[in-house]
Amino acid sequence: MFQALADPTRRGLVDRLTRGPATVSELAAPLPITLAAVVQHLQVLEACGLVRTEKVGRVRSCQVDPAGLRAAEQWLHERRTAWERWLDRLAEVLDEEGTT
Amino acid sequence: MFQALADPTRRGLVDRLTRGPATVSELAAPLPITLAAVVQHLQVLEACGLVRTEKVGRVRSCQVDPAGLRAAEQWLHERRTAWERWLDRLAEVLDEEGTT
DNA sequence: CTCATCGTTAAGCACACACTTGAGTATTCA
DNA sequence: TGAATACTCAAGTGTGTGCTTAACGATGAG
Repeated sequence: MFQALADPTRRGLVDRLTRGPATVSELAAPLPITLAAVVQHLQVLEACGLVRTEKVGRVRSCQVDPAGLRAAEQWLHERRTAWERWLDRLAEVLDEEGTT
Repeated sequence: MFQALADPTRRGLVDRLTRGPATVSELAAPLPITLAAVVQHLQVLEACGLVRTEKVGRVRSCQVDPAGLRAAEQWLHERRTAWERWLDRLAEVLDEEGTT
């Protein structure tokens, strides 16, 4: 999941898709890479639940899956708040020692 | 930054550090890899602002930098909410069409 | 001073990853 | 039906990444 977001091209694709759904060709058009490469990136994004795609006729339309983003967001949030709680506890202990 | 979080070992290090600061040796102890490898991971984490370290004597102590985690968290949050706003606008338009 | 401890650095290796090319499939349109 | 469109798939290539080993530097203990 973070593996998927590690690549700047894939983050760009996610970014583009948050501004509305798009087809594979539309996603590939502004990029300096092959359409095949874009398809591979989309496979990675879909495999880890960041993007959902659906094929209608010969066109595949793609959109963001907010659940995926939320999962990554939550991981970071948990770690960050856990550490901030640790700092708070530390402050408490220091206060006690100061007043003792 | 997401690049740094892409590696499971590095996510493990962050996870460990959220439970309190630790030295390089302490971080390396439970891991099946060399101390040198851990040092390299820490360099990556520090370079992108996820971890802060300080050398006291011959011991280096490491702790999480919450600002780094918050930055990544925010990127995801912005993308997710942007997409959810898009969905809301879509719902509005559909409602209007339905009532027209 | 000597020696163990804790970390640092460099070199090298194996594998993974992003990308391309080229050929192929399925769908739409004239 | 024939041609164009919109992907899809497989194979190959070059670069990056994670890891190890090995040699080294710096600090603290006896």
